[in-house]
Amino acid sequence: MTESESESKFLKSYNPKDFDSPLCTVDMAIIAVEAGELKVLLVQRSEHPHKGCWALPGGFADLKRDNSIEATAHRKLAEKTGIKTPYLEQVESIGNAMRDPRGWSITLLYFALIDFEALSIKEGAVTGSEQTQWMSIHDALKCELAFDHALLLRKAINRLRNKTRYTALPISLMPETFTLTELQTMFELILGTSLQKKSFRRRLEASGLLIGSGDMRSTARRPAALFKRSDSFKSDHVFPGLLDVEIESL
Amino acid sequence: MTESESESKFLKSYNPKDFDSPLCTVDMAIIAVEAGELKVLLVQRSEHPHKGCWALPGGFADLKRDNSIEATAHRKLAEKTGIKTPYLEQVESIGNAMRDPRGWSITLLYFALIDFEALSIKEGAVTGSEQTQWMSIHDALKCELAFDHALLLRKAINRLRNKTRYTALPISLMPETFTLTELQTMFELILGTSLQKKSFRRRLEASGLLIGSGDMRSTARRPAALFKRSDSFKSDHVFPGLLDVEIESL
DNA sequence: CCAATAGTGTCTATTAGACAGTATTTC
DNA sequence: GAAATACTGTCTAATAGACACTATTGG
Repeated sequence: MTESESESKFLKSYNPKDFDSPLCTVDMAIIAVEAGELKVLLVQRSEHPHKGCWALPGGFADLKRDNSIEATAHRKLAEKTGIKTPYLEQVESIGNAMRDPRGWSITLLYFALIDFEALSIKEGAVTGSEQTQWMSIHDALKCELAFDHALLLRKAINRLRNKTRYTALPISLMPETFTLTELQTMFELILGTSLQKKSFRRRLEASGLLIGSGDMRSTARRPAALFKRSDSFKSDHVFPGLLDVEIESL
Repeated sequence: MTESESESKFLKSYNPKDFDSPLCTVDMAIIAVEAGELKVLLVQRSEHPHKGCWALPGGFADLKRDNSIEATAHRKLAEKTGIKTPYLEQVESIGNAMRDPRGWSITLLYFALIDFEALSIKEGAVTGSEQTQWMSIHDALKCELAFDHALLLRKAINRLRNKTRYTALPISLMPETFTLTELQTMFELILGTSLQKKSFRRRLEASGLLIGSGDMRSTARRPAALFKRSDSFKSDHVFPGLLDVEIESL
């Protein structure tokens, strides 16, 4: 018997269910800004365990439909928000015997940043019999989420905050066009501090990530130039230096 | 029936094996420096699939013995190297339908940095009937590792290189005491470039991570001061600025 | 003209790069 | 003293912080 015959014979008799395997899920911290607050999308669990509790959206990978875990994450996101091209990043995987009463369980945590205005499914939507809600990060961390989802949410927010110090990531939370002041306000909201206007504008100018749209936002006072993402835009662009900001770790 | 009775009834009738679940493994890129080269610990697979191929050490979590995936990673590391307190960091999780011929599979990738001299199990050890080997990173990336392990190794090395630009991580690869020149050589080995001696010493001095051991290394020429980790040492200390170095992404 | 917001000029502080210069050892 | 390696002095370059200043709008 050749090696390859031996291998295919082995594979034929192999049944993954013969082994103890952890439960394996994908969970998502889907983040947007609405009404001047950082919010996260929560789902009310319609099944045990933790029935009735608010939780991060997520669930088991559908091995028949999803070719990869990113595909699972994209599918979940599209189901909940209708958005197909978000900023999506894997944060971390947490696995242990205690986090789920059904037994040893692993979750792959992703976070997604979306422009709230681009949502096709908004407030209070009911998807597949599950109630969903946008809750402020602050409230969500206090409100006893299901499983260890408070921990997961903290990990996602910490990642967002850290990356906001040296990347252009928050631009993913902005609409098509926006003013520099609006963008700075978004950075400040995430970091929880105020930033120097000059420094902020300098680094964006130097990055070449944005380009003037030609239009102005006319308000009660002096109008501000509107910008949009340039051709070379990448949301994980790394600026040359760090923003010098304390981050309170959640 | 109360909610909690309802939940415990649900849990009693719940069987994880009723659901399709991916195979779930932990894989480790265990890295050390020997003979002036970055090396990775490889294991020759004694079973199908990819029998006979070199692979990153790893395997299924033992749900009975391991309380968490970090525990699994630590256990695997101790089994292969005898080392209990390495630098250990989760890199990423990769999951898809193609990476393992047995079916949909997820791996949680860790990387560990160890001081080669501290190894209790060295060259050519046979652990549990498996042959192991320290191979240079360069060779390992060329030699057709099992599964997608070449990809995993690239991800681990890229992470190590990136972090070497702004953290003190390579110190985890050093013995108890060492000279600054030896440490700089370690950084240069990882980054694949030479560094400015003055800049290098300045940032270490300012960090307070190291403290003179009092001894000197006596060589053929002027002796060099020996340093050791100070009380405030943390291997993931972040320096204030980046080393200005191109990194060729593997 | 005033209030308010948009946007700029410019000085300082910090930190890395460059590289030449000094120090200490063995032979 | 020569060779080699350890270590330092110091100038430049890049980039963020601070903050006052000018510009442009509506009323």
